[in-house]
Amino acid sequence: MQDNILLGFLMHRPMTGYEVKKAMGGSTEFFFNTSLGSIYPAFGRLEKQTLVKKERRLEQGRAKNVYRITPKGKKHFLAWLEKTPKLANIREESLLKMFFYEHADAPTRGRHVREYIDAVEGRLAELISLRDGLRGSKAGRYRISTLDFGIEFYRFQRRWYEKFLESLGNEAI
Amino acid sequence: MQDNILLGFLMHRPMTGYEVKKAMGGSTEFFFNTSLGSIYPAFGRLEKQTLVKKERRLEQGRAKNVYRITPKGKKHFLAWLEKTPKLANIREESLLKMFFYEHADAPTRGRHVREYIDAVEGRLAELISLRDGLRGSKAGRYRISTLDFGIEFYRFQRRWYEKFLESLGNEAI
DNA sequence: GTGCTATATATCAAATTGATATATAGCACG
DNA sequence: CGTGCTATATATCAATTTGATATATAGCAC
Repeated sequence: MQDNILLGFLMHRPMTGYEVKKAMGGSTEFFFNTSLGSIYPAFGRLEKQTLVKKERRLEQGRAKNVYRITPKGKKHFLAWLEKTPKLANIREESLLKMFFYEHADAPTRGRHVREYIDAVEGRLAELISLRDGLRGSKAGRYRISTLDFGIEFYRFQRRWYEKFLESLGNEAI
Repeated sequence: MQDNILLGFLMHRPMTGYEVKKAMGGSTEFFFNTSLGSIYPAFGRLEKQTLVKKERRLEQGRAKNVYRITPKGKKHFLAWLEKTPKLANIREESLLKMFFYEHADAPTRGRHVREYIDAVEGRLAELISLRDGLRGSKAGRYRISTLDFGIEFYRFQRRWYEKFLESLGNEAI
C-alpha cells in the first residue's frame, strides 16, 4: 500500500530510495512513515509493473539507483489519488493501556498521563517549529495543511489528557 | 506487540481465540484491532513462553482451545501495563493524499473532504450509540474513557475537515 | 591519516494482514 | 425431515512491513 507514497515523491523528480526516505523526514513521516527495508522492495515491485524505471547512475565514482516515474506510473498514482481516502483508524498504545487501567494502580495511571502529556508537548513543539520554518518558503499549501492537522491533533490530545488527568484526581482510590 | 492485548483479555477469564476476537468488537477494535490470523499464532508464542496455558475442551461435542493466563503471564502483562505508553503516531491515508493534493483538481479535493466528513459522522454515531449502551451497565470507567476519547477525536476531525473544506472553497482554482 | 558522519544499498527474521479453507452447531422454514 | 443460512472455531498462506544489521564509499575535520 506504500507504493503510492513512493510514486508521489517521484512526481516531483527522480530519486534514489535513500533520497525518498530523507524527503519523508519532516514531511510525511508524521502521518505516514516507512522504513528503508520496505522502500527498496517496493521499488522492485514498481519496476516490475513498469510504474518506475531504474536508472543506474555513476556520480563521483559511486553507483546510485535513481528511480524515475513512467507515464503509466503517473496514471497509476493519479488514479489512487482520485479515490476518496478511507476513514482513519486510531491505533494508540496509550488507549489500549487505558482500557486495562483497572489492573494498574492510581500512581501508575497518573504518571502515565503526565509523561504522555510531556511527550505530546515535545512533538507539538517539533511540529510548530517545522511549520514556522516553512512559512515564507516555497512549500505547498497542502503540505502546510498536513502539518496544521498534526499540530491541532496534538493540541486536542493535550486538552483531552489534561481533562482525563483531572478526572483521575477525583477517582475513588 | 499484540501479545499483551491477548493477555489483557485473559485477565478477565479464559477464552478461545475466537472469543477474544469477538470481545474486541465494540471495545478495543476502534483503537487497536487485530485479525484472527495473528491471534492464533500469538497464542502459540504465548504458550511456548508459558504465559498462557492451552486447555482442550469438549463442549457439546465440539473441541475448543481455551487459553488461560498463568501467574507468569499476569506478571508479564502487569509489567507491560506499568510502562508509560509511547506517543501515538498518526497514520492517515487522508493526510497522505492531502500532502499530494497539488496533483488533484479542485472538485476531487472537495469531494474527498465531504465524503470523508460523512465517514467521520458515521463512525461518530456508532461510537456514541455504543457509549449510550454502556451507560448504566457494569462496564468499567476506563473502557468508557477510551470510547470518550474516540468520540472527541472524531469530533475534532469533523471540525478540522469542515474548516479545511471552507479554506478549499477560497482557493484560487 | 584517523575518525566521524552522511550517503547508499541489501538482506533477514519476525510479525501482521486479509483472504481462504474447513467443519460443526443451531435455527428457521416449508 | 431436509435444506439453507448464520455463528462458532481453527488453521493456513502469500504478501507486506518493520526494525535491525551488514557493507561500503564519500567528505570533512583535526
